[in-house]
Amino acid sequence: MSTIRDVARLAGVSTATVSATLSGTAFVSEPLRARVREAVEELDYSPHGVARSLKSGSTRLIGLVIPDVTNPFFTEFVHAFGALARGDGYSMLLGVTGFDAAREREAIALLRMQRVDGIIACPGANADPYNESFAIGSRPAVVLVDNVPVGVNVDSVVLDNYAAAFVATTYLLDRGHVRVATVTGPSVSLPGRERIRGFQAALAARGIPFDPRYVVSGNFLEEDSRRALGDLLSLDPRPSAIFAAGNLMLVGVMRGLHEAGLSVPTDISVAAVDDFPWATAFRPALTTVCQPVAAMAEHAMRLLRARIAGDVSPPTRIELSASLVIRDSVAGLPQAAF
Amino acid sequence: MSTIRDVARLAGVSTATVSATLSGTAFVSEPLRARVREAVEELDYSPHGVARSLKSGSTRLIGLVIPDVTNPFFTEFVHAFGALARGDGYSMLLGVTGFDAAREREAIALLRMQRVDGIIACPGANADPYNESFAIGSRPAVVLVDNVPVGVNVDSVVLDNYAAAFVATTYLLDRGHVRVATVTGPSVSLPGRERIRGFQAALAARGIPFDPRYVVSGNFLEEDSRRALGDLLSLDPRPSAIFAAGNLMLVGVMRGLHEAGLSVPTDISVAAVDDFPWATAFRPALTTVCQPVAAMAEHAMRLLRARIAGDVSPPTRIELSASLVIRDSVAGLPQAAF
DNA sequence: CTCGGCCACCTTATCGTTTAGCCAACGGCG
DNA sequence: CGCCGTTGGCTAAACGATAAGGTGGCCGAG
Repeated sequence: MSTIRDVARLAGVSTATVSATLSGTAFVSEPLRARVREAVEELDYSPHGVARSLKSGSTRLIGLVIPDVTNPFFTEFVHAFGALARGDGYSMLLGVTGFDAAREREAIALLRMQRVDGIIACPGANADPYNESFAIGSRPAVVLVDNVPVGVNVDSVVLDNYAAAFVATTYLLDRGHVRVATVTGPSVSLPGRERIRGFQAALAARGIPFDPRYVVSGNFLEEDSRRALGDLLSLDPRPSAIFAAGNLMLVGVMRGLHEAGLSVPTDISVAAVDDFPWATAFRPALTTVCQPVAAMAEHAMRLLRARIAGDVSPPTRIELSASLVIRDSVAGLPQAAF
Repeated sequence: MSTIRDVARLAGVSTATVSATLSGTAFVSEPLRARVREAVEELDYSPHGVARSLKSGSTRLIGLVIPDVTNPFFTEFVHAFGALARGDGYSMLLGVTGFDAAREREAIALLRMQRVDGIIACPGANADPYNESFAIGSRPAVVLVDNVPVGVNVDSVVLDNYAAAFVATTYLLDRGHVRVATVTGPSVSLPGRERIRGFQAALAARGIPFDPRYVVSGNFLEEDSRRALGDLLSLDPRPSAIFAAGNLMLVGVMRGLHEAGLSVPTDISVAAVDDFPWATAFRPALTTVCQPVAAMAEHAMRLLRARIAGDVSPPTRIELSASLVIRDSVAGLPQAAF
């Protein structure tokens, strides 16, 4: 692999001239520029990014930390954010933590060592990996997305989870359902907490008494949700509608319902927060509340850019609202059901 | 941010001693090691990975280049490969190219500049970005996965696409179907080419004449496939079974069939290569041929490790076989249909 | 005619590590 | 008692690029 000195030698100029030609930071006469370009071509020279980073103090690297790539929400986020990062000339370092605090800590430590310019993190649940070394002025800059542990004081971009759950639940109530149950995520996580809160608030707004047996935890996981659904179905009276507080939990619920021989929406209605690409591939197509993933990525990138540029103003919290996508998984109940 | 010199000063030792303590490359007496550790703790010192890479000549970075994260095959591959890379102490730089040769070239150039230790690439179609600068001895090491453009002479890991298509098609024939059509990918890509070949070979093995009208291109894309399906359905006689040569194309076919009011498998049967997580969520659950994604990732990592370590033996081509997963989207035809 | 300024380029210190090479002290052995 | 190998740590030279500062040559102005 050839260095800038080889190029300089071949072109008969100094390394500074090569550097200036390549980066355009200083004026270089046309003949020299031509010779430099020729030498670069000849040697197939590629600047040593590592050396450049060391000297310049910027790696043009952004770390993206997520719990699970295969979860459609995060897949979509990687997709959206990747495009934005590329557009800004950043490369993306992907860390997958599997909802494990230790791995999260490791990932963060590694990114710190790599001297990435910024980190976008979607915390699993625990605040542990974050509350220590993250503050507004510190490097690398951090923006939290989706889940924000309590006590972590940096920029964040989240869904208005409360409203999302409220809207979904209210839609079920509007269609005449009264016995509405929910499969929720763990309440240590912000979305888990807020979505339960939104669910309960929607019931309360209609004066429907809250029955704790109608709330089971699916841990944001498909398999756990399928199991938890069993408890719900064995209840008497059985719920006529289920609100799933996350996409994977929705899939688990649908699977469990199918196994139980119940058909949607004839026997039981289903709605959820978190849309995903193949919600329309299900039969019936699933009614969900859709997160504005692209907008979340854009806000995250914008906040991060500002921090990287040196902004030290107090943390911003961006809360985006979701939109209800009505499909075919919720049936209307006759008024008699009231 | 504190440097190794700060640590050395605080601990009252030389930088070499700090380095030796941290990396364990040389023996350091217990008292000094303790003082070093203490100083590291005190200063919250994190080694400067960039400087380390510059000096050591290794970045512990692997670039992963894929056309599309949201395609379940690649999502799964990112997931599997990410875990392996992490296990080997590598970080993963993700580049998404959108099947665009120019972006592919850019991604490769960027990774070369970043001086990644190795690259795992899933080429979109074209050989352009690869055939130039990639050869066995060159850096970074490269392993191609999924699609291998002709004329590129490096290690590769691919599915036995021919056999996969053959198996899926033969399954349809076994169930009594004769008018079997296919929605294929572009034949510039290896999987596209080979899967058509396998499809045709399966027909030929049964002495069924090949009708070119029964082959339409879905470009590996959902939307294109949905449209292409229209041509197939307007044929007379209409095919009784469809072989989709990729997961997204399968989804497009299912969507198109649903829109046309055709029910699967009663009116028409469907099989495909490329399994995906929610193939079981469809009604009916989809019969597919499943790629051994985890094994592919393992082989790719193994080959790459060897090349990084300096192996210069001739390129290896690993071809893994797929397995038929029988679900509910294929109906048996009465013998009368023969 | 001379001098200052600017243009176009070169020289060189620097980023933070690693590591080869060096040195002092110490102990064993002839 | 002197020699030498070993042990444990230090000094300093890279790694490859950037950019601050330096240097001729040339031109215009006084």
